This record gives sequence, C-alpha cells and structure tokens, in this order.
Amino acid sequence: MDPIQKRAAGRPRKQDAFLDPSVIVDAAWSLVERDGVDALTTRTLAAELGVKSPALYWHVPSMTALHSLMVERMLFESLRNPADGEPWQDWLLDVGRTQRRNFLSHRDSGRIIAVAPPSDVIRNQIMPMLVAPLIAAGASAEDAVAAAGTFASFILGWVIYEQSAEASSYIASMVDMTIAFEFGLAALIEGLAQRLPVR
Amino acid sequence: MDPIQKRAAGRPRKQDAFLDPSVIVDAAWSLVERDGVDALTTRTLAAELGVKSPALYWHVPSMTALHSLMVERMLFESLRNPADGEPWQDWLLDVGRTQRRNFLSHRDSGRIIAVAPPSDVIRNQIMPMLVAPLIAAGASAEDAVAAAGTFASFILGWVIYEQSAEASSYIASMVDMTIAFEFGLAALIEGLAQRLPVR
DNA sequence: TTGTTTATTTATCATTGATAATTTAGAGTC
DNA sequence: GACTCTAAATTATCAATGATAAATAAACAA
Repeated sequence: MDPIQKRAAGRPRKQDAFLDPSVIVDAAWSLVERDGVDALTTRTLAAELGVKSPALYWHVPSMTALHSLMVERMLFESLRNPADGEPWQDWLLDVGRTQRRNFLSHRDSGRIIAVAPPSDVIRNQIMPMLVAPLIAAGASAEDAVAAAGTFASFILGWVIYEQSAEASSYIASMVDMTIAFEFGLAALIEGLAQRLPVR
Repeated sequence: MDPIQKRAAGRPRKQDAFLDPSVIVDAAWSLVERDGVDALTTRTLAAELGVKSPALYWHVPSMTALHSLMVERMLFESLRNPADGEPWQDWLLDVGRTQRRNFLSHRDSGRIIAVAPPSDVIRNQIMPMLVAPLIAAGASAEDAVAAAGTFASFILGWVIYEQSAEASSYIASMVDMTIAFEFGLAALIEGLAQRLPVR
C-alpha cells in the first residue's frame, strides 16, 4: 500500500528515480495541466520524472493504461458516499457540482475520459459508488444503473464541451456556464426523482 | 453546390481521382465504420480513395479539420426542425432517439466528437437548430442555450460510454442500454419541461 | 564471491501527421 | 496547334511518437 513500503523491494539506480504508478500519474496530470493533453508523450512524461521513456513501461503497460489510471485518480477525488440520512437528490446534486469542478480543474480531462477504457477499478468500485445509494433509497437495480449512467453521461459530455476552447467560448458568449450547468443538473435530478419514486 | 459542377473547374490527373471534401468525409466514415477510428490515418484514408496521402491536404487542411467535417456531416443527418404545432418535448424526444441511433451507427463517433473542435457550421447552423425551437416555444435565450447544452451533453456522454466496448459490456450486463437511454432521456426532458415553463 | 532479481538505460523500429519540391494534365489565349 | 497558367496530384522526406529489444547497474541472497 505505502509506496515507501513498496520501494523496499525495488532497487534504485543511477539517479534513484523512485518510480511508481502513482508517482507517474501525479506527473502525468501536472504535465497535462501545464501543457495540455497533446503534450503528454512518453518522452515528455519521462523527462518530467527525470527519467528516460522506456522506464515508464516497467510500471505502466501502455499509454492507454496510463489514461485509465489518470481517470481513476480523478474519479476517486470527486466521489463520496451520502451522509447518514442525506436525501439522494441532495447527494447527487453535490456530487455533480463537485465532479464538474474537479474535472474542470484537470485540463483536458474530458478528452482523456473519452479515450480511456474503464478499468476494473472503475467498474468494480466507482460505478457501484454511484449506483448503491440509489438502490439503498429503494430504486430497482435497473433504474439505478440507468439513472447513474444518465448522470455520468451528462457530466462527461458537459465537461467535454466546456473544456473545448472553441465550444466554450461560443457557449459562454451567450450564457454563464456555471449557471447553465446548475440549470441542467437541477433539471436532470428533478426528472430522475420523478421516475425514481423513492425517498 | 453540385460536385460535378465543381469538377468542371478542377482537373483530373493520373487515374482521375476526383477528390472533394465531401468524398473524403464519405471515405473517412466508411473506413472508420469498418476498421475503427485508430485505423483512420492519412495513408489508410488516401488508399481508400485510390490516392496518395499528401493529396488529401489539398482539400482538407489537417486531420483535426477532417474530424470536424465528419462531425458536421453526422450532426446534419440527425437533426430536424419541429413540425408545425409539434410540442417541443415531443420533438426533443425524437431528436434524442434519432441522434443516439445515428451516432451509434457511426462507429467511434463519440470519440471523434470529443476531439473535434466545433466548426463554424456547427456553431452557426447546428447549435441554433437546437436552440431556436425552445426560444420559439417561449424560453429565454439563456434557458434555451442551457437546455440545449444539457441535452447535447447527455447524448454525447451516453454515446461515448455506449461505444466503449469495455463500458458498454459492463453496463449492458446489468441493464438493456436502449431501455436505460429511454429512461434517462425521458427524465431529462421532463426535468427541462419543469424548468422551462413553456408550452 | 557469485548469481539473481529489479529497474533503468541506450539503441532502434515502424507508424504517423505534415511539408517541400516536383510533375502532370486540362483550360484559356493567341 | 503551340504556349502558358493553374489546379491537383505525386515522390521524397521530416520530426515526433508509442513501443520493444538488448545491455547494464544496483541491491540482495546464497
């Protein structure tokens, strides 16, 4: 668990790079946030870590796998379980706001999600985290999955548009994006609440 | 307008390739539908057209611009104006279904939309096509743009997930995707209808 | 001391988007 | 019909990219 612990088994070399999937994901995000996703290459990322590009392949099998790890990291940062007694509508509203804020704080994250295959972690931990509270509130499994998928789709699509310089400069010329997002998110949750007759 | 007309000005050569942005977009889609978006390169596309890759650059400035043209084409295929007297809810429901069907029939279209900057055509013709009916029904410009953005975001995000082999095989194991989409679309429109107090 | 494992480097590939320079053919003019 | 001009291709070539193979070094075990 502890990266330091893990290190005990590994052996440093040359300038003791101390690589690790989690360290690589850190560096990848900070590189993308600084220079954009098009600047994320095996070489630039390796340079960011003071290392040569083939070294990355010891820890991460491919660029695509790295994208999935980056998405995992971001999703965990922006999800939480409902508090005791918190109505699911309130919870979902807050999670939606948090996700948008968090996604927007990671430059180009929408495009990265779009190309990243959902890893096992996303399937087995993150999706359930979104679905479970709805089931707990009394929804059928099918309805809960449908509602969670609808919610996740809206957030993803929205962030993709908002992060596209061209799309958002166009939309933002007509309406405040935060207000528009609040409008859409509230409408979506209201609509779901009417189809999920649960408290 | 007529490509044949246009041809009169151009001059054929060698095996008379007869290139044209619209012909290139055709070929690009059929290549992507057959082999996936990762197989779309300047060389494979040129080969599909019986031509060498630099020839494409005479008609289309870059791969990114080609993506935008591909998206344009697809969007026009899946949009329509409301019929006379058609309630905007019915119209939006139908457009949503049509768009999902159409997007799904173009393999990897979600990923392509995600990386394609919205062209002028999209900004000036397609977005208005979505917004105008809502304004005509009495919504404010701000609300109409917010509602259209919410709708478009949901469709885009949904299709990205449904087209990802990993995501959709996971979701489809729990719920029928078409039923789930209908659930989400109906909920979304209902929620919008409550916030757009227009007939 | 010797050998094994882990983690990195150097060297190298094939593929890709893109550009430059060249070539060919039709259209217009005379 | 020859002469030029321009549109639209071609060949040749680049630099950048993801990825792999082979070589190498440091820590540990025996």
